[in-house]
Amino acid sequence: MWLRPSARKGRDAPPLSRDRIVEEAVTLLDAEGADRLTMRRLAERLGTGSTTLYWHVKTKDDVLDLALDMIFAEVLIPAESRGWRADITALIDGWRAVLLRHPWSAALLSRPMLGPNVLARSEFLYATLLRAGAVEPHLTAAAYGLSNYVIGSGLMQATWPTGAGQEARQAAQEHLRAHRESYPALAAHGPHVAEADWDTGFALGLTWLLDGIQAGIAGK
Amino acid sequence: MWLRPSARKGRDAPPLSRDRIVEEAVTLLDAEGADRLTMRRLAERLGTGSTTLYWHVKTKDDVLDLALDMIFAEVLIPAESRGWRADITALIDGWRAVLLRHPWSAALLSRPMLGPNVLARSEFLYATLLRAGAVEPHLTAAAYGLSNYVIGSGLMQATWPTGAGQEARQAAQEHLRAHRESYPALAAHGPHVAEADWDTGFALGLTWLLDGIQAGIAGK
DNA sequence: TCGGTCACCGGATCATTGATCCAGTGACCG
DNA sequence: CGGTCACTGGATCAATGATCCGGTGACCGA
Repeated sequence: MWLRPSARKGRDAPPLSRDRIVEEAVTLLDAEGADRLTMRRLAERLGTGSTTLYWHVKTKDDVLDLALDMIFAEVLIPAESRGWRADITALIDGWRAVLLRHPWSAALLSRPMLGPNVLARSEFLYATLLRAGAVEPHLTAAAYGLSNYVIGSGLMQATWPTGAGQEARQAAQEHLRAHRESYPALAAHGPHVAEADWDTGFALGLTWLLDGIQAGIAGK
Repeated sequence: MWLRPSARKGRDAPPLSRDRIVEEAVTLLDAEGADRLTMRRLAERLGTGSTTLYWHVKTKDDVLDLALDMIFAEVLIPAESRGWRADITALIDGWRAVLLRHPWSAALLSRPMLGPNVLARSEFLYATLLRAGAVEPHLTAAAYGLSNYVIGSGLMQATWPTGAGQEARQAAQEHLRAHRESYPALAAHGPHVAEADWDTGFALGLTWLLDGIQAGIAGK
């Protein structure tokens, strides 16, 4: 009784808020991946009981949605314009970097992304394309093409077991080599060969898309 | 005792095999979505105990991996060539159609796809590009660009609450309209406006990618 | 100063689910 | 005919998302 802790549980825990929960969720996701995130583990890290989290958040999915939106804040929106191609390239590159920095996000991409940060990036994309002179149907096609391309790339690369999943990666290569005669082209030129060139490949594809968009604008 | 069922449980159940399990898993996924798939429910549909499934399959994830690979068998690989652009277009369009026909697949795209059906399609893609004359780094960029583009598109469109999720879709539109002043370009030209033109947009983006690939081949 | 409200917290508990233990069971073989 | 072996499933376990309900203390108006 005399020694009853004056403040909260932890040493200096700031007073638990929705933001703090999401923040901790992101670091937990970064550290251990999507399937290791449970409400109990999250609560423990925050120095509270798992029940308490439900006061600030309705369901676990909410935490995931919020975490997903939070990392999109890291994608910085070009302040001053250097031309639409440069602006869009910067945005898309930043977007991709975030997806790769938080590989768990790939698994969450299948839920509707309507958070403010995501919307702000989409807004910038649309606005830039409009300013560049894009009109329908090229406008929508451009916006979607670019988004889909980044998302697909991020998903693909985050999925592919590089770095961390050494044994899984080994297994995959082994798998391909074992079926070499079934997939000759794949075995000879597949992802495991030119493995480090994700960046080059991504940049090339992006160029193609931008060229197509530019041609569409000019030709209109 | 006298009336002991001669065959198995159900009327005419064929003798439960891994294939039958996966097949039923796909129809269950099609009918109710990814989160309604549990081993118990799956077993019940098959007229067996849930335990039995584990004799044919190691984990639930195996079922998901197998189901994902199974639907890729629906993507038909062009038998005789009509030129590399046409061939690739056919493959990619088929691929996209499958992703949209089985929306649950979007959520599973984040796991490594190494099943035979997936690999066979990748093989065809690489082989076609090689035959068209693509060389590195354009080869990898092309293969990845195309794959990423379909995957992203499928994910995006399957995610976006169309048709089925009426209320969710309404909510999303409402959400955008409510923040109209924050996202002017998005509100004016966003996805909810030109909503039906997924196909056109997809085709346009695909054209851009193919044009870029073609230019890369020619210029080499 | 006092009583009460209310934002916030958490132990106990429930239902669901993936997975395993172990005891069958019957077809087939030598 | 005895035994092996592919196959089945009831009971059970541990983990997890979520809820019930009883605290607790800061603050506020009287």
